[in-house]
Amino acid sequence: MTIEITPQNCIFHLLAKASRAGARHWKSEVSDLGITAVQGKVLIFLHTHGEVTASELSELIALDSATLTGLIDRLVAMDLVARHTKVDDRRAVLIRLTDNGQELSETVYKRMLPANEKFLHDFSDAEAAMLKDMLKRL
Amino acid sequence: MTIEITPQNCIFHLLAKASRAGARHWKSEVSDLGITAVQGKVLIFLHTHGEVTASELSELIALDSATLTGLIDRLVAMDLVARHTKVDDRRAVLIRLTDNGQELSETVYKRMLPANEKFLHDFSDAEAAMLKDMLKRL
DNA sequence: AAATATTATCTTGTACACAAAATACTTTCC
DNA sequence: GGAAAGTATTTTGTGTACAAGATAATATTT
Repeated sequence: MTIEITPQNCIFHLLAKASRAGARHWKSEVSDLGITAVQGKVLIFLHTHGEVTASELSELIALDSATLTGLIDRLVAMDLVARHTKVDDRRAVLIRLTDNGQELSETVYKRMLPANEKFLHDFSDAEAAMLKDMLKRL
Repeated sequence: MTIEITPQNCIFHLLAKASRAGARHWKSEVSDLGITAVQGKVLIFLHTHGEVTASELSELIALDSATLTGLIDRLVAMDLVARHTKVDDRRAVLIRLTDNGQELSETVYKRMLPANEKFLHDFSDAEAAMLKDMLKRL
């Protein structure tokens, strides 16, 4: 009695679909601030971690450093973050919130928890915790 | 005793990260065939569903029709699928596997189950089923 | 049947996402 | 101390991903 596997039941497909649904939801929660979903995520990471290098940030949000370059470029253009050369290692780039970015990141940060709960409103606390744990194991 | 929410515990972040990990895994399973992860997914859907319209396919894989246009363009350029105008509705475009595409889609389809199992090898059958069910609910 | 609305797809423009190569700086090794 | 190896970031090129608007065909209304 093997389970027939359909494309709709494929884990890669289910993950991609759920992830896109999450991105759309989160985007709708921050788009009034003039930022994208990923930009909001970056602001939150900088809000909680303070100044980090590009590679540290790349590690944190699990994105290629090449992707980060463009992301940071746009945030710099919006005057939300600034780049600084690290003093003791001139290869590294420190990324820091500007005053504008600091202010905005607080707003975005405050919206994260409610947005999470809203997105997971069909799940019990135990279910939500289990889902998150499983996702972390992948 | 509220749970402190960190960006690392944010469902949107966890979904995005897991989804990208899945895409990388699946890509590594099909890249020797000269196709991308998403292209492989499209081939599988066409393999199991036969000829479908662009909007049906867009519904199936939950992608914007604008995204689909480029995807199909590339698959057409590779001679894996072909576009045909639907006879009874000349607005609609039927998408069909070519002979090459039919052959390749069988190979890709055969790899889906093993790839799923490999990606989920840390999960019991019950856990995997629960994860998939939860993802479908989002 | 002509005007209007609706639907299916494509186009355009912007933003991720990553591989591979280029650049610039540091460390290591001799 | 200088060549080689290694590391941090950016550049280049391709491929998703989606919003908004354009286009073309169909359906509806009058």
